[in-house]
Amino acid sequence: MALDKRKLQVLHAIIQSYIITAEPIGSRTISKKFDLGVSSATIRNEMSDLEELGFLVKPHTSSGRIPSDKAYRLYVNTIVPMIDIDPLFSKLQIDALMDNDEHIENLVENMAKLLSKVTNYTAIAISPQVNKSTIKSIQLVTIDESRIMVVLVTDSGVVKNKILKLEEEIDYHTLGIITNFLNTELRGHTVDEINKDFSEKITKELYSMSSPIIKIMPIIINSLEGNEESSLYMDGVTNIFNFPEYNDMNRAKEFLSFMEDKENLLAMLLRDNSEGIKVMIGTENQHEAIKTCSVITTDYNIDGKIIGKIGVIGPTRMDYEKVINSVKSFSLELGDLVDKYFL
Amino acid sequence: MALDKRKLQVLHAIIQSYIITAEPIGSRTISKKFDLGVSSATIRNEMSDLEELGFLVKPHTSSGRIPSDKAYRLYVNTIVPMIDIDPLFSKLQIDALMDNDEHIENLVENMAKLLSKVTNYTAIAISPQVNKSTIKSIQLVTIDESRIMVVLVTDSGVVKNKILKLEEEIDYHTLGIITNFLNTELRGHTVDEINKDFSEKITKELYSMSSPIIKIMPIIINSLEGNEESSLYMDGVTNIFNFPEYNDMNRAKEFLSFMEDKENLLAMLLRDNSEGIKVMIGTENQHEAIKTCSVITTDYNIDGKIIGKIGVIGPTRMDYEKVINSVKSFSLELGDLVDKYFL
DNA sequence: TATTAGCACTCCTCACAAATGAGTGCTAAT
DNA sequence: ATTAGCACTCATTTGTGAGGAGTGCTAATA
Repeated sequence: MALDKRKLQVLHAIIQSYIITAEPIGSRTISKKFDLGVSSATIRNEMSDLEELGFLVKPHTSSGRIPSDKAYRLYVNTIVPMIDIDPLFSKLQIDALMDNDEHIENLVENMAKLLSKVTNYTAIAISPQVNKSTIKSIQLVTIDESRIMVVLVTDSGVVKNKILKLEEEIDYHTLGIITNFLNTELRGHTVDEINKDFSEKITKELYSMSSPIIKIMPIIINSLEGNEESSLYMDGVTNIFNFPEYNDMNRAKEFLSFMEDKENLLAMLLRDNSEGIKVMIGTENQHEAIKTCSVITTDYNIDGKIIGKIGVIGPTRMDYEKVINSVKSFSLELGDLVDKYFL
Repeated sequence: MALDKRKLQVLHAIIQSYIITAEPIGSRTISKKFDLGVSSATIRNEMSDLEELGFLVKPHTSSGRIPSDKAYRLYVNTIVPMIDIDPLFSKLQIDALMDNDEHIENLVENMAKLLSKVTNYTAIAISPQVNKSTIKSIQLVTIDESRIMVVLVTDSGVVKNKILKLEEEIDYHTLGIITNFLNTELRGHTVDEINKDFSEKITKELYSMSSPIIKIMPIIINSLEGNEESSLYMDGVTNIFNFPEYNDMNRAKEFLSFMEDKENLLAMLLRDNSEGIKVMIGTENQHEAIKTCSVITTDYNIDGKIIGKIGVIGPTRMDYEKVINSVKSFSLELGDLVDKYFL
C-alpha cells in the first residue's frame, strides 16, 4: 500500500502545517499555501483517500483534517535516516555545564534543563545506573560509632554511596579485611551479576572468617543488592501549557500528574534498553495519560556501553526533526562529557 | 478598631463557608446555614461594615462576599494559639518511612510526599543544610588516580560528599596528613564559620607543610565553601488543579511555573530563619505568582537547633487549622526521626 | 436605638437562536 | 484525470432575554 508521490506531498504538507498551527487544515488552504500544482478539488480527493487509508482524521464532519499517529509514524520513519547530527554545543555552554559539577548527577540534571530550553518541550534524563556498570572499587568509610559508608566506584564514573547502620562498632582492622575481600571478589563485575551469582558464593566463603565479618558482610552485600535506584531528572514540564491542545484543564492535569509520578516514569524509561534513538508516537505509548504525546529518547554511552538515557516528551504534534536532532546531539555530548570529566 | 463579637461571628462564618465552597457567600445564606439569631438584614449590615473595614471583598456589585487576606490574617492569628498538636503518625507509617532510608534526604522526601497526601495541598521540605551544622568529622577517600571524595559528617546527621578532581595523584600518606589536619582544625565549627574565618588562617599555616599539601588543601577548603546546596523536595504540585480558583489556565500555569523553579523557591524558604510556625497569607508573599496562595512553613530541629524546613503551599482559602496542625506534627516527627535514626 | 421586612436594582450566568464561515462531498464539465 | 461549482454540515461566535442570588436603601417595628 505505497502512497504515490503526490499523496506523500499532501500528507507532508498537512503534517508540517499542523505541527506549526495545531489547527485542522483544509484542501483550499493547502492549495494556497503549498504549491502542489493542482487545485483544491484534487487535493480534496487525495485527502479523502488518505483518510480512508488511516493517515488523516477529521475532528468533525465539516472540519479540516489532522494527521493520525500512523501519519506521524510514516513521517518519522522517513525523516529519521535523513537527520544529520548537527552539533548544538559551544565551548562556552559546556564550560558552564561543567562548572561546579563534581557529581555526575548534576551534569545530567543540567543537560535535561538545557534540552528542555532548546526544544521547548519537557526533557527527561536518567543518570547512570549502577547496576549495569562494572565495579571498579569498593571502599568502606567509618562515619561514626554505628555507621559506615559504602563507596562504590564504577567504570561509568558513577560514585554511589550508601550509609549503613551497624549493630556494633567495627574496628579499623576488620574494615580493612572486608574492604580487601570485597574488592578482590567483586571488582570487574556488575551489581546485577552480584545480585544473581555472588550472594551465595560469598556467604559460603565467609565461614572461614572471623565473627564480626560474618555479621557485617551480608549487610553490605545486601545494600548493594537493593541499589536499583537511578535518579530521574526532568525540566520544562510546564512547557505543556504552551500548546493549545493542552488548553483543556483535564488534559493538562493528566499530563502533569503523570509527570509527577517519577517512579512510574522511570519504570517506563527503563523498560526498554535498546540502543539508539527511539520514538514512541501517541497511542504507541502504554500509558493512558500520554497517548496524545510522543516520547523521543535515546541512550548515552561510553565506548558503546549504555550508561543512561535522555529524551523529550511533548505533544504528538511535535517538531520531530528538531527534537530528534537535539536529543541525538545531547546524547553524544553527554557521553563525551562523562567520558572526559568523570573517568 | 476591635470587632464586636457578632462581627467576628459573621466573619468566621464567611471564612468557614468560603474555605469549603470557594463561592462568594451572601447574607441570606449565612443566616440560614449558621444560627446567629439575627435576620439576614442585620447580617447584611454587618457585612457592609466588615467590607468597609477591609475584611471582606465583593467580586462584583451584586455578588456575595469573600474574605480578604486581612480576614484570613485575623482568623489565623486567633486560631494559631489554640491549635494543639494532634499526633498524626502511627508506628506503622514510621516504619514504612524508615524502610530502606539510609540517607536523610530520602526521609525528608518521603515526609513531603506524606504531608502532601495528608493535606491535599502541595508540600515542600528542605533537607538539612550543611552550612549551619557543626562538623563532626571529615574524611578523604581515594576514588581513582585523579579523584578524591570528601566525606563530611555533621552533628545533624547529614553526610555530604563531594568529589574532587585533582591535578596529580596523591599518595595515601599525604592524604592521611591532610585528613588529620582538617579534623583538628575544623571539627566543631560550622561550614559558615569556615567560610568566614578559616580560609585565611589555614592558608597561612600551610606554608610550613610539604608541597602536595599546599596544592591540595585549598581545593578541599574551596569545595566546602561552595557547599550552599540544600535540596528541596516537593510533592503534590498537581493538587492545585483540585481547587476551582485555579481552573483558570493562566493561574495554574503561573503557579506551576513558580513551583518548577526550585532555586527561587529554595531562596524564598531560606530567606527567613525564624523558629516556629510561619504563615504567609496571599499578598504577604513576595512573589507575584503566589499572591493568591498561602505558605505555611516551620522548621524541624534537633535539641532546638534548626536543621531544615517543611511546609505546605495552597490557595489562601486553605484549611488553616488542619494544615497548621499537620505541618507542626510533621515537623516534630521529622525532628524525632532524624534524631533517632541518623545520630 | 437596634433590628427587620420589603422592594427596587445590579449584574452574573445560562440557554437558546441566528448568523458566520471554513470545509467537505458530490456532480458535471473540461 | 482534473477542476469548477454548489449544496450541505457543523463548530464557533454573537446577541438576546429570562432567572436568580445578592445588595442597599427605606420605612416599619420592638
